[in-house]
Amino acid sequence: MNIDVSIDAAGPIAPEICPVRPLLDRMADKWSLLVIARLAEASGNRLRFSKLMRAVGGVSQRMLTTTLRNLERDGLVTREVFAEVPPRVEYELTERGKSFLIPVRTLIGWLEANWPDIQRSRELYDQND
Amino acid sequence: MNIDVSIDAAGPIAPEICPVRPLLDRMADKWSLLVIARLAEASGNRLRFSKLMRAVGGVSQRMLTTTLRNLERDGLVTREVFAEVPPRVEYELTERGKSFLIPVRTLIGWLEANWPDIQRSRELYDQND
DNA sequence: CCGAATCCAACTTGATACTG
DNA sequence: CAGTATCAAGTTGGATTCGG
Repeated sequence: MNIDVSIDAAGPIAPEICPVRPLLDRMADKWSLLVIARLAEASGNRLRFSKLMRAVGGVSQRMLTTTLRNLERDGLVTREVFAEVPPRVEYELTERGKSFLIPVRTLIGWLEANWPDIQRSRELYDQND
Repeated sequence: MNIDVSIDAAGPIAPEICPVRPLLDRMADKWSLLVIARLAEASGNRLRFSKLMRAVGGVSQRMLTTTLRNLERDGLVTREVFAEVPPRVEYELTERGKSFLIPVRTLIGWLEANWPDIQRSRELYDQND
């Protein structure tokens, strides 16, 4: 997604909305949030690849790797490789990654409070037209 | 996205994460958040289609329509059609839609605080390997 | 065990043209 | 003005295979 909302000639963009897209791009993919959640639960906020994969459940190797690379790139997790046989790689939530959980939980709180109503709205909307 | 995280045989799913996906599916699309932001700014949290389209900027008729339908379905906006010539349709943020802005702003706050660091992390990551 | 590479299906979005 | 219809293009995610 490369929408440059900051140079919109048709009108000013809400400053507080504009920079949110990059974050959404990170959160919105299929696995990032689940991965962060799993790491947050783990002791030491740390899991090796295979454990993490089973903890997340349903994720392919490809997508887990991709997701972790992106999270690492953003400084939300660290990646540590151990020179062993068989190889072992551990991922750990950084402080930034942990602090990210706070706003996420706020959002989740809103969802939990509103999700039943939203579902009702959807049913109503779908059955009417 | 139809991942049923609640029946993961490999382990329990964090209850606070599980129901968040439907919300992400709404937030994560390209325009929903911008549309909500534009309506929140407008007087009476209300705009007609054409005004909204120019306010958002860069959105096609097709996507704006789709986005608004989805938001309406979730009870975040209302749609009012006026029997006039030329036709006029106005969209207004509901109370639910307005309350949604609160957690979103929390998230945005985190991003604003962390975005510079994240960008630095990315640059570092990209230039190394 | 971890993950890179390849191929492919599905979904999302955009451009364009047309209508009440 | 406010859509709808159709088609093209880009992006994402899953399956599979292979390598260190």
